[in-house]
Amino acid sequence: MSEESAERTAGRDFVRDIIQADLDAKRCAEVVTRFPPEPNGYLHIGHAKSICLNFGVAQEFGGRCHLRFDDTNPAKEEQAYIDAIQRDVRWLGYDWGNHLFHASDYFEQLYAWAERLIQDGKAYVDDTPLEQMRTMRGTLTEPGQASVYRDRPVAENLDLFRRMRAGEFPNGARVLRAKIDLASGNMNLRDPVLYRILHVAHPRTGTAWCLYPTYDFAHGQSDAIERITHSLCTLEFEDHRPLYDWFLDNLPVPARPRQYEFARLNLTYTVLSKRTLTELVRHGHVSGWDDPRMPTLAGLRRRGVPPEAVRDFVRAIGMARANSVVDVAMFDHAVREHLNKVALRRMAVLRPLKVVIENYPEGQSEELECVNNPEDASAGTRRVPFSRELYIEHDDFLENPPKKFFRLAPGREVRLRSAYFITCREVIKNAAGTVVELRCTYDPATRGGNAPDGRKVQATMHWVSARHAIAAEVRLYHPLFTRPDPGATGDVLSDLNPQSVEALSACRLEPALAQASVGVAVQFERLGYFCPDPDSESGRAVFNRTVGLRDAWARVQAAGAANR
RNA sequence: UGGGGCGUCGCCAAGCGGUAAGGCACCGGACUUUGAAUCCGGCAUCCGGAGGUUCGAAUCCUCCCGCCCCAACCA
Repeated sequence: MSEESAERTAGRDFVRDIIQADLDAKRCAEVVTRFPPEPNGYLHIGHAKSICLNFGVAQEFGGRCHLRFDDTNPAKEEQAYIDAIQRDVRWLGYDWGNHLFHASDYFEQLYAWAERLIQDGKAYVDDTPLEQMRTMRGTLTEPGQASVYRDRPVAENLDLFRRMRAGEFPNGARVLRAKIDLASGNMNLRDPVLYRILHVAHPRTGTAWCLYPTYDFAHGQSDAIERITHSLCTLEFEDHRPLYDWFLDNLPVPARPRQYEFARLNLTYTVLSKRTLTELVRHGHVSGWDDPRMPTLAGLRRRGVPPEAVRDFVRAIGMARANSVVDVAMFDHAVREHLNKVALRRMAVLRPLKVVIENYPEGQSEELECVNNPEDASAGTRRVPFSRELYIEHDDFLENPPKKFFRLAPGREVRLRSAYFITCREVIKNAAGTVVELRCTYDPATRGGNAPDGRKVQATMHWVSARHAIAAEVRLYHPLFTRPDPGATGDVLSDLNPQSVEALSACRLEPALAQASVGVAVQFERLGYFCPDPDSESGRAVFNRTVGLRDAWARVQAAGAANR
């Protein structure tokens, strides 16, 4: 493939192809999309796919994207969610300008259109009880039955509908239905409900209404009012498209939007059902919507995932119509790829093992220059204190090292990153036989990490000066679920991972980490990316692991264990 | 058994009649003051299956198989 054609297909998908064709054929003069969340929960990584699509496409084609709250069911919606959603969309990097709308902005117009349908004989008030209406709708293979109210005179329908609005009837007493086709193979066309009575206050319209339009009756017309050209939604709404079109065909709407569907995102080891996520929060299985283990944008943000990585990920998974489950490793890859380029390097010891440098003068210390980011020279350097007593990672020492272990062991010499070569001279254990301290010697000639005589070491390890280190708790996160397909064989909650968070409380960090900003990930060299959590207090830092570094040694060990 | 969709490498995903892109994962190897990053190499004679049309098919036709969605006064 030529470079030019590779360029042309890059970032292309069926949605963009459709839009390009519409533009070329002059079916529309500009591109207007919308992201239409229902404010009944927090946005998650699956929504990010839709947000990036809608806002991304608008940007690419020089159009605009509206943020519209689909707030037609006040029983489930809250102002707190409206606020959180706006915060999260902005965090992801998108701006709706002054195009912030709500389906509730159109309640009066929608109501007028409903009366219009009644007047045209295309809608009727039905008094059939909920249960009965359900059975009368028929089944997938049998047609529905007509309600006895289906042929109510227009005047009676109008009168009843107006009295419904006036609040004369209790919840559920009556609904307004479209008169379409009770025998349709598409259940959505079997006289769908347009309005239901709900004596519930609405976050925006308060008590102005006691009947509310359904999603179907609100969505397409809202699109038309806003002159949306391409209404992009997920596959499960495909069956609703004929109804979407029916309303636009039967109402004097100002524009003719078109709906297109794409496959929603699924991720291994992850649940993206709002119902389940809400349950996790309500029942305290996580600390909140922004728990770093949650796939919500708020959770990812708290974990230290940068918005660029989320956007990169969405670009990488593509846009298609086939149901699929993306390997969460792809997401981790996008996070590492971005953080590798921008994150500052720091040293932190998670499981400290004390090291005393016997030939380093007591009471002395010095500062060593360390590179902040080898991938970015402009990030500069910093000075890190070194002294007689240090901490190294407990995992970096083995008294009886196996063949492929390159790190510290009795008698072995390794490099302390940006500092000196040290050699392990003695191992000190406690009564239980646990290694609690190493006595080492250093070679003063290797300052900075290079031996003048050219001798090599097999490992370079991170370290921290005991006297200068700051104490911290570091939280390591593991998948919230134990199965790649949570809930596949029963209750989702039974697949919850009881060890999804591992808090290490005795961690020691290099002093520069005191300046780290909440939510901004830095790399703890050789370990992964971490960022300060809002739980941090002065004197007690708390860091979250955003994602670990790839770990070839861990894989060698795993392979060894598997062969045994 | 009704209606609507979808099936290309372990996972995503290009491809639109001219002889299977790319990414992730995985496996080698180089390099390395992060066992990271980077770099090089490997990884679908085959596109759910079977027929057919054609000089030529993943792409067109037929039949079959499998998976997903729909029977809320949710979205």
